[in-house]
Amino acid sequence: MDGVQVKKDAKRITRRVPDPDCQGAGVHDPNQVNEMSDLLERLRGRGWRMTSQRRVVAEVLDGDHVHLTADEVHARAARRLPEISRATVYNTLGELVQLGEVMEVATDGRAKRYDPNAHRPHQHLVCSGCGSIRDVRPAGDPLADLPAEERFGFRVSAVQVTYRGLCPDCA
Amino acid sequence: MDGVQVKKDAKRITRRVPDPDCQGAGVHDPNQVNEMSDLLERLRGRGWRMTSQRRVVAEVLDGDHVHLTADEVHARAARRLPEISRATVYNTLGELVQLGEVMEVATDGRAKRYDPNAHRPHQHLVCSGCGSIRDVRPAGDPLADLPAEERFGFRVSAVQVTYRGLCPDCA
DNA sequence: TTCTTGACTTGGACTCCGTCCATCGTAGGA
DNA sequence: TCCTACGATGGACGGAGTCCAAGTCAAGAA
Repeated sequence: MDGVQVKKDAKRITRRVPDPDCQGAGVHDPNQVNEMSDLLERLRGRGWRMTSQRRVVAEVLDGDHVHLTADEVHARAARRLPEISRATVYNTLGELVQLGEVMEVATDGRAKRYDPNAHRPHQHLVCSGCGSIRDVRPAGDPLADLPAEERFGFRVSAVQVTYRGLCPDCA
Repeated sequence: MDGVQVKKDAKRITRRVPDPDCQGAGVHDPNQVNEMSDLLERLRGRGWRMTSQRRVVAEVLDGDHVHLTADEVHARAARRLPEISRATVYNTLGELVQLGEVMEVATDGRAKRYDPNAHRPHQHLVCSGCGSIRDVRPAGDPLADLPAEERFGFRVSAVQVTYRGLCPDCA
């Protein structure tokens, strides 16, 4: 039973370690730093208790055109905060989605992806080959394209458009 | 080890039993019967070996505005062919999708849904409350809404539009 | 009608994704 | 500094889907 105690002792490492390949998360870009602190400020303003885990998850997600799965977020977060748990990542992602700071993207693959670009309306372009995702902004308003007689009494509030094709690398 | 033999003996029941509540699958509608035999003919024409399992899966899916999960397809198929396995249902659905006879619909829920209305281009309207799905036909062509400069070199071949809202019952 | 054979079916093991829960730790206010 | 409610943890759990070896059968040939 001593093993259990050892495990418990090892459990609460909340000191952050430097991320070995922290690229693309955007924290080195001065604009991104501002956006990042904006996000953290907004979260704090909404009564979020600012723990190291939540900060790391928010930082991992922050950046342009990043569409990570929950597992990828967990892996990246764990580079900086090795003891962070999967459950915490799922909880935090769920909260960020509820707060409207992050969008859930259901592509055809099995895992949902999380898109931090939630404040600008946009749609997605998915490569059928490699699964990569780009944010795109189609002309026109797809919601307006649905005439009343095609709504069947539904109160329609949102529309999600996913374009599919092959990216330049896969084509 | 006798149990194993008994199980094996019971395994190959391929005689169909009447479906206790076979409504909505459309086989009682004369037009549907025609569509159904059309579908079976097409499949046979494509070299499909016509097994009772495949026939039952195709029949279950056939019908207007039916959007079942794989498990629901399995449950309905099992009413007529009690020994049909989950793996066979998944295989058959996958083949029907590959042949273009059925569309996969990824809603927000975890399970994919299967839409036999694959020959007429349409989009989907999903109720955020109960998860029900309707086929709809928006005006305009959403593919044409994506300008070249927003395609990032992708060879775009398809677009999937999902409208979300509350159905009359949930609103 | 019988035989042959390769495509199909089966059940169970397995993986992946996500949720739940009891327990423990700690951020932030008093 | 102390308290405590909120948050983190890991492990169990469940749903969805895939894989595989072994057994079965549809359909063509004789």
